[in-house]
Amino acid sequence: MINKNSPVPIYHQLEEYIKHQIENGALVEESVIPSEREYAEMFQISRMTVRQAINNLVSEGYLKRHKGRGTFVTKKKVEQELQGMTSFTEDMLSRGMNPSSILLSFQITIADKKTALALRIKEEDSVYIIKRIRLADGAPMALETAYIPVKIVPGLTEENSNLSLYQYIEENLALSISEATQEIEASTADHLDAETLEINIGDPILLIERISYLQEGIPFELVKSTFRADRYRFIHTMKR
Amino acid sequence: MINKNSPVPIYHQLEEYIKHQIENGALVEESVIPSEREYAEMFQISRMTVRQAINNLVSEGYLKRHKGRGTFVTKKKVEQELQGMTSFTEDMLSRGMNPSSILLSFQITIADKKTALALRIKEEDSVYIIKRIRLADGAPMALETAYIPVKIVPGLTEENSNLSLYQYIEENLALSISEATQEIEASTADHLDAETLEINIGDPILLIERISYLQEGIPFELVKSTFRADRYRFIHTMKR
DNA sequence: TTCTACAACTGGTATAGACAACTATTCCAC
DNA sequence: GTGGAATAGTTGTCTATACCAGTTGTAGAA
Repeated sequence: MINKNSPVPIYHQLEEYIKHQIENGALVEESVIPSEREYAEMFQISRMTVRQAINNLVSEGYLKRHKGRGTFVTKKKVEQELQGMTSFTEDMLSRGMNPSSILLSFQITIADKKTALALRIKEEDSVYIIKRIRLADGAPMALETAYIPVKIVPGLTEENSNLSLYQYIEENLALSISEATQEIEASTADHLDAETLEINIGDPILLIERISYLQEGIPFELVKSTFRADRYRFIHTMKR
Repeated sequence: MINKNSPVPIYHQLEEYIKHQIENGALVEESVIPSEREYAEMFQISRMTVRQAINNLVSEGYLKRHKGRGTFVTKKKVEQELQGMTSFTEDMLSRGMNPSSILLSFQITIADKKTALALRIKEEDSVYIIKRIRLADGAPMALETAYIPVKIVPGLTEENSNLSLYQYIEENLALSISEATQEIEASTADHLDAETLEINIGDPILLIERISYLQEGIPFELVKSTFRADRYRFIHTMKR
């Protein structure tokens, strides 16, 4: 399980090992994991190295320490779902609704000035522009336009664009998403909004503009959405 | 500077010491701090202990490590302002606007069913109900109604309610605020909204409902706000 | 039977030292 | 000048050890 000659640090190998154990169910939620001294003995490594691995998992929220009692597997990942709520699909699922979407257009074009600025790319760089109607339980919920730099997410096609972009990025490109900013404003429906969302002109709508960033602070997606105000309210928790 | 006989752990003393150095300007933004070995020598402590202090400061965002180069002071603390953005005053200040408010009414009444539920109090418990017009640079920005349980924040009067409620709670009651949830939706102005916000009936407005919680998870404030959509957009950052 | 003291566990703090990996600079050979 | 090696500095990883401080179960005393 642990390879001391690997260039991958031992503490990191142990982190992955424990994570897998949690995901496999070998380590059960809310229950104690082996003590630091046991891990040290088990893999013939120093206790301090074990502590380094466990420290990282604690700060990632997988484990929780209790002096004198032991280290325990954290119970829920509800928090992490909140973070994942940046995607329409996950948002709807967490509300108990069934999400789907209709692809309106998929194109690759040169970024306009404003988009280039938001995505921190050059104006001559190309971007995917993906337009969709987002449905919840079969009823139109939002009109969405996504702008993604081709340079950062190559190989996106009309087919795979329908899957989870976030999953694609994390699994296929080995990048990970760290942060997103959102700007939310109210407006009223124009002719196009009214038609696609099946509401009347002048009805209230919620405009949400989201920019998502990779761990290095690089923007990889700009999404502009128009939500039906009668069906959608934005919910949000702030900590600290 | 470091007291080895103190019950306070050395690494924590060092953390505080370095934090103060940063706040005092003794350690300048973007520049290197003394190396781990220098700190160890300086205070006659082990390098691992220094590393523990620095690790904590790194994860708190004060410092940033660079292998082979040194450890550097992080440049901005803009993030921390985001957390304080739960109050209208701080929100406006952070946007570079000058906030003020007009008190419309201040009363103490029995909570209605819905409010009692949100604040997790009994229906017969009394609450302050404070209505205000919120102005930015002298122009109406929002209509706000706050509901606060008397039991939790006793001694609130028409006079001191105009000061920062958050500051009052943290300083006078020695409680601290840990979390807030917000629900945001779009609507259109009715007669009352139009009059107080100086807009037309049917104009888009942003409805924000916020519940703030103390560290123990006890709700202490419910605020319902109606914002002019032409002047206000809600901005928000999600991490991880 | 009930209580107390202790023993045996847990994680928390701290030390001293070793070597690896990375960065910047200096100096030398070409 | 350019390229490369040597060097000295940095953080990163890892070990082995020690003692402190909470928690829990239990053996023994009352």
